[in-house]
Order: sequence, then structure tokens, then C-alpha cells
Amino acid sequence: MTESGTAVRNTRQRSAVSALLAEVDGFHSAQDLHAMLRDRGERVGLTTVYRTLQGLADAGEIDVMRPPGGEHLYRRCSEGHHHHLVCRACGRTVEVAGPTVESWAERVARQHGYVEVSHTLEIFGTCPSCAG
Amino acid sequence: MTESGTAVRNTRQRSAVSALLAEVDGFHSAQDLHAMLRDRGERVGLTTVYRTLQGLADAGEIDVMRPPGGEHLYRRCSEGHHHHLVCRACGRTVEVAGPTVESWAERVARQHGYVEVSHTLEIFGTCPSCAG
DNA sequence: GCGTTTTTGACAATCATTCTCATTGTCGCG
DNA sequence: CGCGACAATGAGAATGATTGTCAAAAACGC
Repeated sequence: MTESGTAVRNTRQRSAVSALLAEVDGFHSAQDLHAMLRDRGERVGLTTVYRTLQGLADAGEIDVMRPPGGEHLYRRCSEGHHHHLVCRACGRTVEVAGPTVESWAERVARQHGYVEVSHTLEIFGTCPSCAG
Repeated sequence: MTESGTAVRNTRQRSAVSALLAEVDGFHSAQDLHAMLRDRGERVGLTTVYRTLQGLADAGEIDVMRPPGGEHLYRRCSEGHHHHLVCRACGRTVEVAGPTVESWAERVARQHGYVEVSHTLEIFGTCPSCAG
């Protein structure tokens, strides 16, 4: 029960979702993405969109954000670990890397004896355009 | 537009929720707290529990956490800004302060011209008891 | 006490997400 | 190349936490 059990199959729908995520910028909800696919003429069920997104998220290929608003937002973003700086007003997002934070979190957790450490961090603010 | 007239009234229900939060440890969902109040013999509507918790959260008297699981968890905790180190297995929580992170977030945001900066940060790990 | 204004609470409504399950599409293997 | 096992799909139902509604009750100033 280690690795090779998961036979992930290549389907039209999965490709469509991946392709869409590769093209659009910013975060989008599952329903949002579903609507876009529909506009493109791709017939993909909402359930499948959810499942595919979950799969991609588990695989670490996309990021999930849970804004206070309610719905989950998904986004394909750069590899590796990073965080997001999001504008409260227009949603404009900047990816930020924080080696400082990574090591801090790791250190603090270990000081308390916690292992297998992970963390979530989102920064919210008002971007220059919306503030001016 | 005389907005300064917000008269918050003292009610039995509000006190009950506050008192309960003062006694219990750890995070609890609204429904959880509602059930506890019921067991105590306090008759408080679920709607009221939600409203009271929201109010307390707005006032900064309690913390809200949104675990991936789904429901919001509320907890009365120490004053001031801090974060939580939560055990994935048993839920044991440690409050941690991170001046480093606070200033880092502020600095990064400002570098990008963002103002009115806030952030959310949760650290997850496996605590000593659960790991051993 | 009295009237005004907030608060309460039972219930309905909302809404994103998950579940169900019969059907369909993939892909390994002969 | 074709078969068959089994993952994947999808339409609709189900779930379940949270929010809205609104008449009735409680608090507070006077």
C-alpha cells in the first residue's frame, strides 16, 4: 500500500480542467471554472470539476484558498511552497515566498515537539489601485 | 446617522455563552457550544449562539479558526494577536506569538504597495503524544 | 411602570460541497 | 485488435453548516 496502486486515467474532462487552469489567472471557485468550461463548449459535470480540483490539490499541482467569504478558490500557481498576498477589494493576487516564515514555523513547532509540520498563511490587504 | 448609539444589551443568553467559553478549553464549533449549553440546562437558541459568537469574534474577544474540515471553531484565548499550532491528530492547541512573522507580512505587503494589512496563519503538525 | 429598541428563537432558506449509482470511457493484457 | 475489469463521469438528491425572517419577549433609560 505504498505507491503504484493509484491508476489515474487520462480523460477529456481532466485535460479540460487542467488546460483551463493553465490559461486563467487568479483564483476561481469550482463553480466559476465550471461555468467557464461550459462557455468554451466543454461539457464537464460540476461533480467532476470538484473531483478533479480535489485531485489536483492533493497532488500539489494547484493551490486552494479558503477566504472568509465562504467558497474555496483554486489556482494553478508556481511550483514549490509559497503564499499569497490578496487584495481585499479587487482580488489581485501576488505570490510571495517567505523563507523566514517557513523556518520560523518549523522552529516554533519543533520547540513544542510537533512533527510533520505544515502551515497555511494568507495575507490580506488593499492593493495600490484600490487604495488610491 | 448617529452611529455612536450602539447599545449592546446584557442578556442571559449572552452571559451564558461567555461563561461557557470561559470554562471550556480548546476549540469548539457553534453547534458544539449550543449542545453544551443545552446540557447545562441553559435554553439558548442556536441562532443566538451563532450571533453571539460572531459578535464576540468581531469584538476580538474570541478567535475563529476554519479548519479544512469545514465548520468554524471558536475559542476564547489570550488577548492580542497570535497564532495557533494545532495537532492534526488530537487537536491539542498551543498559542504561539510571532513578531517575526507579523513584521515580515507587513513588510512584504508594503513592498507591493498593499495597505491595511492583515493575515491568517495556522500551523499544523503532530504533537509529541500522538507522534510517539 | 412605560415605551422604545434591541434581542431572541423557531423555522425556512441558502448554497457550496459531497454522495449515489447506473452508465461510459480507459487502458492493460492476451 | 479486441475484451473486460475497473476507474471516471454526471445528473440529481442529500447533506449540513450558516444566514435570513419576523413576530414575540426582554432590557434599559426615564
